Amino acid sequence: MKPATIYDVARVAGVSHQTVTRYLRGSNAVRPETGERVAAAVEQLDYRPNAAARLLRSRHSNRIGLLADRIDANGPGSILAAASAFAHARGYVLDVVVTDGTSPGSVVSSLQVLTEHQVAGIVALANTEVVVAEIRRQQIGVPLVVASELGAQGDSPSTSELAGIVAAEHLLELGHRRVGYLAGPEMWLASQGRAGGFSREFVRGGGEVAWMLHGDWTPESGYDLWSGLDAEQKGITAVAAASDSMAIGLIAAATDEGVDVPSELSVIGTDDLPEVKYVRPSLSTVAMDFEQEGRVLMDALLTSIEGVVGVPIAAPTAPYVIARDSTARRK
Amino acid sequence: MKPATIYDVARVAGVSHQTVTRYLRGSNAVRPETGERVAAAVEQLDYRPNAAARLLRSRHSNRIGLLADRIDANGPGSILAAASAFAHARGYVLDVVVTDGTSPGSVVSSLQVLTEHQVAGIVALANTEVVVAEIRRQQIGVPLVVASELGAQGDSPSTSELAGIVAAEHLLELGHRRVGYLAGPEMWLASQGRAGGFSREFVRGGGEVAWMLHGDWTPESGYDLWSGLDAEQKGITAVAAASDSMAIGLIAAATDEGVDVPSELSVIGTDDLPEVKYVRPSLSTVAMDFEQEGRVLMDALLTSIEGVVGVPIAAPTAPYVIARDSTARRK
DNA sequence: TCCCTGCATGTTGTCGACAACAATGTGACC
DNA sequence: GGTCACATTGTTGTCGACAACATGCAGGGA
Repeated sequence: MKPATIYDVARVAGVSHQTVTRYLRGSNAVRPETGERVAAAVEQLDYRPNAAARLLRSRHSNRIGLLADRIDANGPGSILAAASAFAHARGYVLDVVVTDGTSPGSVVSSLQVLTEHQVAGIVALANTEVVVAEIRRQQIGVPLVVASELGAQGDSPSTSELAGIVAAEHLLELGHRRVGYLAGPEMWLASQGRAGGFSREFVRGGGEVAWMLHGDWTPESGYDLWSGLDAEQKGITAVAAASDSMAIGLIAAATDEGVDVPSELSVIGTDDLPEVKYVRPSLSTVAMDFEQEGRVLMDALLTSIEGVVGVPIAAPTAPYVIARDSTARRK
Repeated sequence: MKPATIYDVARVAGVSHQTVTRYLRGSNAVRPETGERVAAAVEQLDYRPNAAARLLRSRHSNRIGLLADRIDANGPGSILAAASAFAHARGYVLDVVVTDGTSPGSVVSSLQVLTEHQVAGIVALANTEVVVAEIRRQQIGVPLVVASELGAQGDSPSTSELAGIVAAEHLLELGHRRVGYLAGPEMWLASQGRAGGFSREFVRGGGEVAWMLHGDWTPESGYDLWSGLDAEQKGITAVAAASDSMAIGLIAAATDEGVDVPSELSVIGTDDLPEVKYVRPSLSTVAMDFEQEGRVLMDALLTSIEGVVGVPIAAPTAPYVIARDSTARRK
């Protein structure tokens, strides 16, 4: 029971195979009644074009490679979901390859796999500078969009930086002047962006970042980092964390020591995980629209593949603060 | 700068293109010195096989279709990440299509896209019975593995059921006899499994499930459902929830009403989100190994594609209870 | 010496689609 | 009526790999 080909369709419809192609691609002229005969044959045979044959001849693939590590995390997962839906709507399929983000060799082999599969373009959700550099070094010959670099054109700050900036504004407004910053891993671009945006803005607003420490996004790291601080370091009035997870861990550590949040210590996270509204105290946080980010990424890539500007997609919405109970005015 | 083909390699190596193929496929005899010449040519030209041409002729693709909705959620995300890594290690690439799980039409079109792309097999992370039925109805002609059905062969309970069962055991051990159950959406298979496993086991152990209500996995739904209970319904001593998110929402609602967790109400969740160890009270929960689930899925599919039994993968680890502070012995 | 066998390698055909070019028919216009 | 332009349809070639068949050459046995 082999699938039908255009030749089968042509035979049933009583036309040449080329007429079938013309009808299917919709471009060149086919007489309406001829078209109807072809349509009937397609229907009858349940014809589906063979993507491999089409690709071999025309070299136009409709597959997009997506390179990522850690798609199980909140942000990347949402981005992926949105990107896939967007690609699907435009007739593309996503080839997802999850790399071991720590080894450049893994990135190289993943890129090779994707190019062998003739992807029309590649979206890289690269988390670290090393990976980005490795990707750039490869000559892949197809359009490439790197997530972390998007939106950072020219002088305008990236989404990550904006996330840091609004967190700083929030703490400044509440009167905090001496704070700590709990960053993500040093190598992560998102982490660098948020940390950089925060400290620049906080200092610009007249505050002092007493310390900046790097966790690994997990609540464990937030807990341990707070526990390891000395008395002087704990003498701040607020902490901003680069992820809600770390913020929750830090709050747990502080609470375990008898430090009250928010009366003695304000804490703001980043990500707006669905749960953090319901933990107690509910967590103030910086929300971002990851799905929009995914759509923007795909739109940028498809535009560069197809060479035409499609229906323009709105720019990524700016991150914004959701003030809840874990941050309070400095006493 | 077109990529090299086997003909280019053959010319450089001074052999016929067929010899190149033979060397590359490694099967038929090629004299060692001939092989070396070919290898050198491959290296020099940076030759990469054209997957489309290979597929067109041989009909053996090394792409796996993955159909999913809601990959941004915790479980599916982890499953996807592990499945992708596993597939990659075995030389396959994952084509990911995210469907709108609520509409059968979307499922049909997604399946069509995948079959057009000549995937060698399909993994479906289908959440609802409707979607599973729709998938089964399609004649796709390639091996298919549906996540929710895995491990439920014969009499042995599925992973979802086991998750419900161990939660029931935990509450029974703590002396609870009259409890509520906060299930996921009625249509979700994982939800049905967990709920069914829980109530069967709890009743079998001499307890009574006073009510069973359906949320939508979100903390909001947990909060709202508890708030909407009448006094009699609140007269239970424990609640089991089908997700940690709903459990957290429910705890927030109870706490807001002045009900103390765990002294007046024990709550156990499901999933073991990384954060729930650090919320206060820390959440007792049922942990599952989603990544192993992803590996098992891929292994099952690849086995059925390749027809041979590979290195056997351990069965999914059974879900187990992590007892923390949100559950206590019944007073 | 001759023929047969088996190994190593070369030649031609094929997968299914699209591209380029060729051929037919129709009506308009002179 | 003849010519031309255009609309419509058909024929042949091509993409890059693998498959099937064909060839050449060496060694072994008669």
